[in-house]
Amino acid sequence: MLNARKGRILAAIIQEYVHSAEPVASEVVVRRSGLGVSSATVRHEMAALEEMGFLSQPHTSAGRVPTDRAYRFYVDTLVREERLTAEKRQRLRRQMHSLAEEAERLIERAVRALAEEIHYPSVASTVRPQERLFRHLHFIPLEARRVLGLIVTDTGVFEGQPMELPEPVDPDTLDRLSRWISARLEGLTLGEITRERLEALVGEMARYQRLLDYLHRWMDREVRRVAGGRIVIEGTTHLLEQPEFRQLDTVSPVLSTLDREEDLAEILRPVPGRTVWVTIGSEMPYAAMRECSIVAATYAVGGRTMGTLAILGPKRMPYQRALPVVRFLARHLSEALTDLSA
Amino acid sequence: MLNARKGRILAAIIQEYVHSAEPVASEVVVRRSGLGVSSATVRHEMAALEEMGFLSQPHTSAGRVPTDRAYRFYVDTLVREERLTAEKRQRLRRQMHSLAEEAERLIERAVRALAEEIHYPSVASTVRPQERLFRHLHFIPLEARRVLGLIVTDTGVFEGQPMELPEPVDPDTLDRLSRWISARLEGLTLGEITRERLEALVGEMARYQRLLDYLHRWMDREVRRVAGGRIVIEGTTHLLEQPEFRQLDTVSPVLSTLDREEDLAEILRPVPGRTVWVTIGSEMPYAAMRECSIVAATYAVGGRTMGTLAILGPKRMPYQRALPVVRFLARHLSEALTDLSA
DNA sequence: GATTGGCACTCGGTGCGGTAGAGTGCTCAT
DNA sequence: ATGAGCACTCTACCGCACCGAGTGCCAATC
Repeated sequence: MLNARKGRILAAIIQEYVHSAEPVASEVVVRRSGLGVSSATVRHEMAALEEMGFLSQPHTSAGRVPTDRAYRFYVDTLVREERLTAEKRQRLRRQMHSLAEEAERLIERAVRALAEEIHYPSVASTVRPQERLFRHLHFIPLEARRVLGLIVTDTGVFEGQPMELPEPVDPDTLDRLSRWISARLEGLTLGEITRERLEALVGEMARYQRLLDYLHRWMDREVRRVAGGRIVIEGTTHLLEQPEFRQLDTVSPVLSTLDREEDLAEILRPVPGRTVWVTIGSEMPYAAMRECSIVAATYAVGGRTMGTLAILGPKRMPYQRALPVVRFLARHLSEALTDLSA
Repeated sequence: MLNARKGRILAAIIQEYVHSAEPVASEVVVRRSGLGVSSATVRHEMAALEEMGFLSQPHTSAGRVPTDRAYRFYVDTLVREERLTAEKRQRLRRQMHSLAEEAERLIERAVRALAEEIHYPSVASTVRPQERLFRHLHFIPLEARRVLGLIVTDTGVFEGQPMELPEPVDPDTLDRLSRWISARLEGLTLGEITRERLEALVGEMARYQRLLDYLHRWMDREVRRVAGGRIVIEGTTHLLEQPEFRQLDTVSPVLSTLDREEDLAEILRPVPGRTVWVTIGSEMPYAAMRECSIVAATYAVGGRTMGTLAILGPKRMPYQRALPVVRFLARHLSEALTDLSA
């Protein structure tokens, strides 16, 4: 598609632009690319690249800026991902584990580590409740007639709202009841625990109707609440450090999108068949994000995809740095979560 | 301190400035205040008010802008809080309760309702872990040798990290153990459950050393983790709608502060002896916030202050609207939380 | 003595032309 | 095909004049 020299020139322009955020001049390419040719020659090539849709000029007599297509091409075929040094791996790992912690907090840690490493906003969508695996149900007596429900899943605990019972139920009965229910639901995903299935249980145990009703309503609510699961986000303000986001008209829509969890969940939706991917500018589902790119990776527990970890930045992202870090942290997160749930 | 006319003029200037965000001219005051005097007279008064430190001019021949001192005076003596209409109360109440929910979520709701009502960023600091009351401890068997710890407090549940036991412990023993411990710790705040107290328990029950160690480390961690408790924040981007935050140099430090939980916790720290208060510009503990004000209120459960609910905006805030809404939501939140924990 | 109309003065915002500099495209020689 | 040279284009920047908003002050009036 592109001969070797055009490729090198394009890569040089992208790399230069990534760190200068200014249109790149032919002269600069000569200096940076190390091709032994003059700027005039580079200008020829650049004109050709523009013709092909890889570069554009903000105005005649300005340098060139890469198009979305150029980034796409760069990411797909030109990038040479930096190798993470052993020390860096070590540091990232330490940052994630500075305390041994349960699922939610591990994810928060991963996001924070990512944001601090690359200095862009970082996000993770956590497990969608529907996909979590039911492990146990517990009814915890608070007082004689007040009970708190807890659902333990493979990746954490759902806590219900305390419930007021019409009459006292003794702790042992509660205990037997929760074991009984747990045995029948274990191994299902929360999404599979439907109204029908719960109603079937009620049939078998009409006596404890009240408790089952409670469980019922509570699960309906939890499971449906946020279609995309929870969102963790860190380092939003790094965006403001970037020159293209120095005018408010540009940042403002992006920040608003980051504020809206549903939209973020959509943006982070995994691309089927990939564990690491890049979404560039116009490929974003929202117009508000068309000045941005994300580098994203799914994380999984025991082979089941549980969510997405991603970094968000301007289209001129340091892809070759971001890719390996995101990949590493997502993989490491998967391992840590799998250990937890083992 | 100020005669009646000066007061009316000052109030008019503040109100006008709150919604125009532009220096206020004498002519405008005449039109707005309804005092039957000419602009020249008002100019005299304005000069006097400037002399007294209540007004300032961005430059000679510009209108006047209120100083921090003016806002302070306005808030302390001049504001007439708007009365909330019955419908508005009803709406706020509904927004908070659109689902019956447990503590954490009630707080989130309150913050969201506030942000949507006033259109400024809203925050709440939730309960500091130290101040929560220990209710019960539960050990939940996951598998034969894996146990999950839960601490039920007056306002929610703390979930530990699953623990690996050296040898299987049967559920009944776990159960007795947790009841035994619970009985000894009930009624203490988490902050009062010190290393010493736990070590005393270990002494009594050397056999289950391992479980107690776990509890021990876990509580140390939880209780110390975030000095200021959790922070909930909503609607940050409303800030960008305000003219004074249209230049990035002004917003950027504010947004960064909002990103840092510790700083926010500091800003929201209750003022002793007050349930509702206003912090204006230079009164803020951080220089980064000196273009902002907050209107804040504490919420409480059963008389114990549990956290702060607040709205954050430019110094020219619609205080007379914000005050009653914040007060109402905080009070209502207190009631809802008290109901929950009753 | 307080109030007011009138007026000169100040100062920021806007629009305009002129200039400097960066970077290109093109041409012609190699 | 490459490269040196040059004319051309466009932006960013500067200084300038002008306009209008709003004040401060003063002299006249109630």
